[in-house]
Amino acid sequence: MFNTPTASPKAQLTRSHILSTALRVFRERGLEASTMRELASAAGASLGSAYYYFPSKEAIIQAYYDDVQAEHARRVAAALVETRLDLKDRLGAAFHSKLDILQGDRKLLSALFRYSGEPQHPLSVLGHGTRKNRQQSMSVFLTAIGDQRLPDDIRAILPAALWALHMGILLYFIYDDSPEQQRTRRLVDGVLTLLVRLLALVRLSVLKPIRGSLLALLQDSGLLPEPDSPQVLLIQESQP
Amino acid sequence: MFNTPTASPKAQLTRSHILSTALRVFRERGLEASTMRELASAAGASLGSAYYYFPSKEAIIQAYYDDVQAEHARRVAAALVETRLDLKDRLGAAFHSKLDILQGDRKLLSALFRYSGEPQHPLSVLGHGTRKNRQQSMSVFLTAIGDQRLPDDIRAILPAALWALHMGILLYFIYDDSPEQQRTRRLVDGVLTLLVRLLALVRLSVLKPIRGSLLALLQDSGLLPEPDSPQVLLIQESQP
DNA sequence: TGTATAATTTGAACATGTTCAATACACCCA
DNA sequence: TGGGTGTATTGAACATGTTCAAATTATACA
Repeated sequence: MFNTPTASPKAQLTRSHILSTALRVFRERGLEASTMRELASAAGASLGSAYYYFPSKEAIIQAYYDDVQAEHARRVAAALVETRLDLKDRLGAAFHSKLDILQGDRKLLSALFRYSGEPQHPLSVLGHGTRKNRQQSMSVFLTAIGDQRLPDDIRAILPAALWALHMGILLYFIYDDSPEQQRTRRLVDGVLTLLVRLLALVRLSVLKPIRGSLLALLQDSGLLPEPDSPQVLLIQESQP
Repeated sequence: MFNTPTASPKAQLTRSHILSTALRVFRERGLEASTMRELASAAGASLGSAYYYFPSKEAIIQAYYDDVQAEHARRVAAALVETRLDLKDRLGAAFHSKLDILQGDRKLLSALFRYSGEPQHPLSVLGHGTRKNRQQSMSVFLTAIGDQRLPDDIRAILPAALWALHMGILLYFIYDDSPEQQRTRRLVDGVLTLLVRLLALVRLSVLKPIRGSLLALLQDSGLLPEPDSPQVLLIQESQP
């Protein structure tokens, strides 16, 4: 809204100032404990002004998450300039860099899941309003997959599967009270090791028919984004 | 609180009257649109009285979900008296009966996912406060598995895996706008067909080592309930 | 420069979930 | 029957997210 190039530089500045102080307050006091009035006055703005730049309190957190995503894309791209990495390391870079970014902000993360059960809500992680985010996130994973030699059906499934896996990992991360969330790190490594082994096995002829059925099932269910065009995510309309 | 046998019969009655009228209002007007004041007066009670029986608005929905769970257990038990059903049919009964119960109430379902990202919240689907619910739900799936011949590691994983799958299906169900959510029904059938085929293949020697790693990983991550004793769910404390 | 139009800022007002102290009621027992 | 104890009920008061009409400030253009 005000982070687009069309907005005045001043407005962009105000917006980002409100955003950054809000994040500081959130980190200090927690999400619930920080009131919109506090956020506004901490930024030296009025309540109404805060609402001029952000349609809701949750929207502030969503804006934070947009930034996280951009930073994630940057970091993964940076990690992938090293071309000698194998698939596991590339995926590891994708997962771990996300966790690195979010490390101190697990509280902020909780808000992301709040509307996951509400299809109509603009901030639902699975809804229309966040489609762009999912696409971007999947394209990061696609980048990590790179030109790895993989069967076509696996290739079709993998980005969405990795995105779903990554959401699950984030949930685990939120609930992980081990020191510095080392447990989540180990889980990521374990899952990826397993995944890579599975991808090697998946070429076996005994597994071929299952693979086919799986792809068909996911496609029929609309759980895969469309092949090339702007990816549509999660439950697509039934065919007319 | 007041549905325990220790509460006076009158209190239990009042509580269940408030609950049932609240559900009617929720169904008519939606969750957000129904205010606590409306719910109370629709039940002929005062606002304070509603709060005497339910600690929060969400708690009313949670109470509904408790009832759903009890009904689910009943229906699955009833379906399983027919002993000639194979695994797929038994699991199908478990999944479909759940959907049958929830068919008209997808709006109510959304609330269940609202706190999934908040470990401390009593109503988090993944948190401490709902552990009992998860245990019950898993034991329903365990019942459906029955004495099916299965490797031990698979047996250890399956209830939790089915619970997780079922949560995913519920999400799909909420987002499914096909007529009468037929799409979700097809997804269930497809997934179960695939699962049963996979369970047959899993005995192959090529897959054995992967199976072992998977079990170890899930155990290390605390994602499996403990073997027999009162099941602890999702991320358990790290070992001392 | 002066004015019109748009962008931004403001805080009062509102809606609603929740709390709580005060009150009424019911039941038990001497 | 009367009184006492715990149960149940009440609605006013509160906190906070959100809305909005009005006021202010910036920008564009003649």
